[in-house]
Amino acid sequence: MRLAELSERSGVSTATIKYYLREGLLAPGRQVNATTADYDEEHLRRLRLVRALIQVGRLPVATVREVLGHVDDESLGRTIRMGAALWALPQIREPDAEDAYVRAARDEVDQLLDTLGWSNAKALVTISPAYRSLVVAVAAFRRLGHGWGAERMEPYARLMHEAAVLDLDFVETYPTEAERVEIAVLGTVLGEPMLLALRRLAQEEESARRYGFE
Amino acid sequence: MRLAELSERSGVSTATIKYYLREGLLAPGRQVNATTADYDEEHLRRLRLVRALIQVGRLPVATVREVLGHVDDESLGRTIRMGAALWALPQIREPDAEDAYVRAARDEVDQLLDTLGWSNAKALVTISPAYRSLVVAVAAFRRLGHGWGAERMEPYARLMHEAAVLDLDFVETYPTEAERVEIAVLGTVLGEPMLLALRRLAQEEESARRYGFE
DNA sequence: TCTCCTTGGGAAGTGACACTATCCAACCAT
DNA sequence: ATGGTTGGATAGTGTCACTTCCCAAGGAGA
Repeated sequence: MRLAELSERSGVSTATIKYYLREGLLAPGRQVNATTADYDEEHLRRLRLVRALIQVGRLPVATVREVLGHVDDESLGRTIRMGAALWALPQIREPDAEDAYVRAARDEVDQLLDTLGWSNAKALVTISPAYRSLVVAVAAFRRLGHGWGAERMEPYARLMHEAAVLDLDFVETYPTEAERVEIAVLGTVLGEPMLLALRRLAQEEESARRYGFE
Repeated sequence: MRLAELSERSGVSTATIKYYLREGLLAPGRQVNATTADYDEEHLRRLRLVRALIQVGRLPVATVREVLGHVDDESLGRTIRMGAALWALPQIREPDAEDAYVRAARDEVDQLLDTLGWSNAKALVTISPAYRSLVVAVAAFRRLGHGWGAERMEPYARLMHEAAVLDLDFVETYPTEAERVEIAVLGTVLGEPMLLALRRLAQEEESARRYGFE
């Protein structure tokens, strides 16, 4: 199909598709002649994935390029490939300086991991972006002087572990490694707004149960 | 304290504080004379809250202004005040058009709410931003052709309901309404990156348990 | 008193980002 | 042959969160 048809079937303007092509988010089509390029179903699929990551997942274009690079990299082993793709996803920005709150938060999070028995996660402490994000979040709570420390996070951590088990069970239903990496990225990126929306809906439900609509 | 001291104690530059004052995120200090204004501990507290919402919670400045307006509005009743503050928080953008995927997703979500027995949430369906966010997320999954529909969300929804119960239990530990609204906003905004970081850590932990570090 | 530094305030500029409008030459249908 | 369409490149747009610059008014030391 030509660019115009790709645009029509995906709902993305031709100008934006051209922009994605330039940015390397989409492989160029097969060049038929100087003014015609041919795109196939795989291009359409990839374009929809890019759109979902950018619009629903709010990923910056540069991040999408990096993530897709890992997803496509067949030279990597299973764990490395998935880890690279997931670790490229955006997290909270690093703390500006190593202030007292951040150091204290790090200790709290370490203790939480011990309590939970997450020994594998502890081994990744120095490199995992998720660990650093958690430290930043705990430090932010502490800075505001509220009692929202790591000790209160333990039940939440157990809930999220249950979620992670569901995530991985689903990923395992896909046969090939490429599909698994892609679905893991999708599940993480699109699953996040879904989880947060479910949480807010659940808050509204529970709040109405306790206090009615007064 | 003067602007310079407020800046030093909060770690926010004077230029940025002046910007927040202009934007109405921070009440002006008590004007001592033409070149001096006096700020108190409450200003410092509010400034730290604004910073946390913007930097950790990634809220746009305009949204922070709106949310704080609701937090401060003593004329509203309990439920309305908290609802207004939480509903002002950013969600996924609205779908451009009412395409087939969105309509199908709406049906799926409605059915999910029935299955869960969330009758109160169903009553809010027409106005709750969380409901619309959920519909957008489901539609995005369906558009990509993966089997991630609402039926697979039920266990996640139950987990998030448990989280919501924890949230509300904690909010109830605060005595005044103003504090409760503020902690609800904080718990929602700062709790989201925390939950997501915990989920990713849990995924890493579970993945290492299943497959090791190969 | 006279200088010199600091202060609060406002206007304008910056840099990042995701597009989007405009051109242009090559093609294709009539 | 001719008028509209295509792909490709370049430059511009709008938004946003700051940040820089400038000014006049204080205040403090000589």
